[in-house]
Amino acid sequence: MTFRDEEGDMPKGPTSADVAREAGVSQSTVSYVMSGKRPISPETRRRVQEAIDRLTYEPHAGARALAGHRTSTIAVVVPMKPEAGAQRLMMFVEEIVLAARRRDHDVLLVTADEGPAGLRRVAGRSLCDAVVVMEVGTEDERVAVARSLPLPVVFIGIPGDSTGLDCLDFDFEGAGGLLVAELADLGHRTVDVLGWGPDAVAQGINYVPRFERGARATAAERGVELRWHRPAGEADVRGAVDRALDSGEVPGLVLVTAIPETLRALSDRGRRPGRDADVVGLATDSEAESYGLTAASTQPRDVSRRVMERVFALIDDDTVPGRGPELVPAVLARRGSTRAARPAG
Amino acid sequence: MTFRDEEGDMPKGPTSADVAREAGVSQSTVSYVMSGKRPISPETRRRVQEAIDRLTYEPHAGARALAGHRTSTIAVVVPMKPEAGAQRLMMFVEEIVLAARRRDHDVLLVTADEGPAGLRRVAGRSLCDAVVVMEVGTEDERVAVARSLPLPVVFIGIPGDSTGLDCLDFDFEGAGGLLVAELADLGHRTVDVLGWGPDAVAQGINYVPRFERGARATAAERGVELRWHRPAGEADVRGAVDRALDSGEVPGLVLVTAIPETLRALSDRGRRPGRDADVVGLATDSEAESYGLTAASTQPRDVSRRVMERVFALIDDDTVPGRGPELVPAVLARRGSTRAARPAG
DNA sequence: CTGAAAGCGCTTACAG
DNA sequence: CTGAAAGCGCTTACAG
Repeated sequence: MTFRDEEGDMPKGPTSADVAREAGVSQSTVSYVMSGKRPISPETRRRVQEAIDRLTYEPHAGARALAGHRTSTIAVVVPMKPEAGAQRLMMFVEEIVLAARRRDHDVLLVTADEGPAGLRRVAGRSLCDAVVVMEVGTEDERVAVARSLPLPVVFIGIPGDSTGLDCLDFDFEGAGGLLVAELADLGHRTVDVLGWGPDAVAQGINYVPRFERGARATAAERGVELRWHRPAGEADVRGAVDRALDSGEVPGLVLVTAIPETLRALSDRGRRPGRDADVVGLATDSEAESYGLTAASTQPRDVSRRVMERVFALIDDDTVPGRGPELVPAVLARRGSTRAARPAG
Repeated sequence: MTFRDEEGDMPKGPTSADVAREAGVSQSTVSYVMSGKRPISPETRRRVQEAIDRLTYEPHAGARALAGHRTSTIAVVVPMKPEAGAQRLMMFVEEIVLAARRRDHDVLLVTADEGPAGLRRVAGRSLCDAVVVMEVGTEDERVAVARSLPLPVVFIGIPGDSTGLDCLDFDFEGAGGLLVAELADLGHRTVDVLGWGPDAVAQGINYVPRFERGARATAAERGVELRWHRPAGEADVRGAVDRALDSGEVPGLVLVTAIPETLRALSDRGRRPGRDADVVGLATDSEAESYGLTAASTQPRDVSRRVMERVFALIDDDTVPGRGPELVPAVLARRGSTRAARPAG
C-alpha cells in the first residue's frame, strides 16, 4: 500500500556501531558478545543483548565475511535433472539446509551443470566456507578441482580415486548383498535383478558398480544365480519384467529403480508381490512403505546428516586432512505383504 | 595428495589491487572495467582483462556487497515438503537458478519452514538483493513482512490480498475453465472432477479456489453439471474414481492431482482413457506426455522465467512499485489417445 | 573484563 | 578517459 521507499532514502538498518552506542560499550564488545570469543561480564552482555533486540540488529553478512574470513555459507552442488529422482534429491537437500541452519549457516544453491567452474567460482569469490557436491561420478573432473581448492569439499558418492578425499555415501555394496541374501533366505536359487540402464552406467553414476559388486559377491557366496536385466530405456522396464517372469517359477526380483512401473507390470501379469513373486528393492523408507516392499533402505537424511557433520568438522578445524570414504550402513526393512512370502520352489 | 595447506598459510587469492598493479592501472579502473560503469579505453580494458585472466582474479563477494550495496544473490524460499510434488518444484528452482546465473547472480536456498523470520533474516543480514517466495498461501504471514522489507520480494502464487504486491502464477482459473470446456466439447453433460483433498484446502493452497472458480464458471456457461470428488486422503483416490464410474456412462474426468494413481484405478476397472473415459488434467508437459493426457499445461519453467524477469526489473530500478498479480496463461495440450475420443451420450 | 584502531577488498563520488 | 582516497560494517590483534 505504501511505497517501498517512503522517506526517500533506503532504510539503512542498524549497524554494530549503533548497537554499541545504544548499549554504551565499544563496537568490539558487541562483536564479542555475538561471537562468544571472549569473556563478557553478565551485566555487559545483558545490556548489549537488549540493545540488539531493541534495534533488531542483524550483522551485515558481507562485512562479516570480509573482516572475519568466513562466510557462514555452505554451497551445495545439485544435479537438477529430475531423472535422478527429484524426491530423493529434495530429502538430501532439505537435511543439508536444516543442518546448516542449526549452526546458523546459509546454503548457496549451485547447479551441477556449471561443472568444475562452479566450484572455482564459489571458492574464488569467497561465497562459502565449504561445498557439498552431490552425486559425484566415478570419474569426475570436480574431484581434481576440489583437491586444489583452499576450502573443504565434501562429496556425496564415492569417486574412483577417493584417497585423501572427503566423501561419503550410502553403502550400496552392502545393500546389494543384503537384497540378494534376503531372496536366498526365501529359498531362491535364481535371482532376477532389474538394474540400471546402460545410460546410468555410461554416465559413470558411481553407485552402480558398487551395488553390482555387492550383489555378485553374495550371490557367489550363497550359490545363487544372478540374472541381470538392464532396461534399454524407460520403455523397456516392462520388457525386463516379462523376461524375468518367463521362467515360470515364482520369481525373486531385486529392483533398483523404476519401482512403481515395475510393480504395475507385475500386477498386469497377475503376480502379487509376496505370493506370486518375492520382490525386494533399493528404496527410501517412504517408498518401501507405500509399495509394501522389503527394502535395503537408502536414507538420504542420514547421509546428509553425516555429510554436514564432516563439513563442520572441516570448517571448525582446517588442519584435518581428508578422512577418505565413509559408508552409511545399509539396513534391510521388511514391510507389508512381502514379509511372510515363501517361494514355490 | 598434498596437504590442503601446504605452505602453512592459506593461499589468499589475488585482489583487485594485485590486478591493478599487474596491469599498471588504478584499482578503480579495474573495478570499472569489470562493471562497465564508465568508459574505458580499449587498450586499458585489454591490459586489465589480461591481468585478470593471468591471475585468475575473482572479486571477493563480501567486499563487493559491502562497498556496492548489492550482493548479486537472490534468495529463494522453497517448501521442502515432497507432497508438493518434488519434480515440479525442481523445475521451478532449476529455472530460477539458471536465470540468476545468466545475470551472474547466485541463489541462496531458504526453507519455507523458517516462515516470516527467514525473510527478515536474509534481508536484515543483507544476504540478497531480492527474494522469491514459492507457493504463497491465500493468507500468508510472509506477505505482510514482504511489504515492510527494503528489498523486492516476488511471490509465486496469488495471495488473497495481492494489491501492490509482486506475485505471479500459472492461470489456474483459466485452466479450470479450459478443462471443463474441453469435456463439454466432447459432448459431456456431466463432468467429474477429482480435486484436491480437504488438507490442501485447509492449508490455504492459493490455487485451489482459483481453479475451482474457473471450472464452475465455465460449467455454468456450458450447462454442464460438475461433480466434485475430493479424496479424503491418498487412500481415497480409488474411491473417488469408483464413485465417478458408478454412473454407468462414459465418464468425463478432470484430474488435478494424483494422476498415475487415478489412471491405474481406471485401468483396474477396465476403462481405457480416450475410449471408455475422457480424461483431462492439470499437468506439466512431461506428465501429459507420459500419460497421454489432454492437459492444461502448467509449465513451471515459464512461470520461473517471468518471475525472474520481474525480480531483475525490480533490482535494476528500485522505484518500480508492485505491479500486482500476473497470470501465465493456461494452454490446452491435446495428447495421445484422448485426442479423438468421443463420448457415448 | 574492555576499548581504540587497523584492516579485510571492494565501489564510488570527487577531482582532474 | 583515469587516479587517489574515503568509506562500506564488521573482526581481531594489540594494549590495558
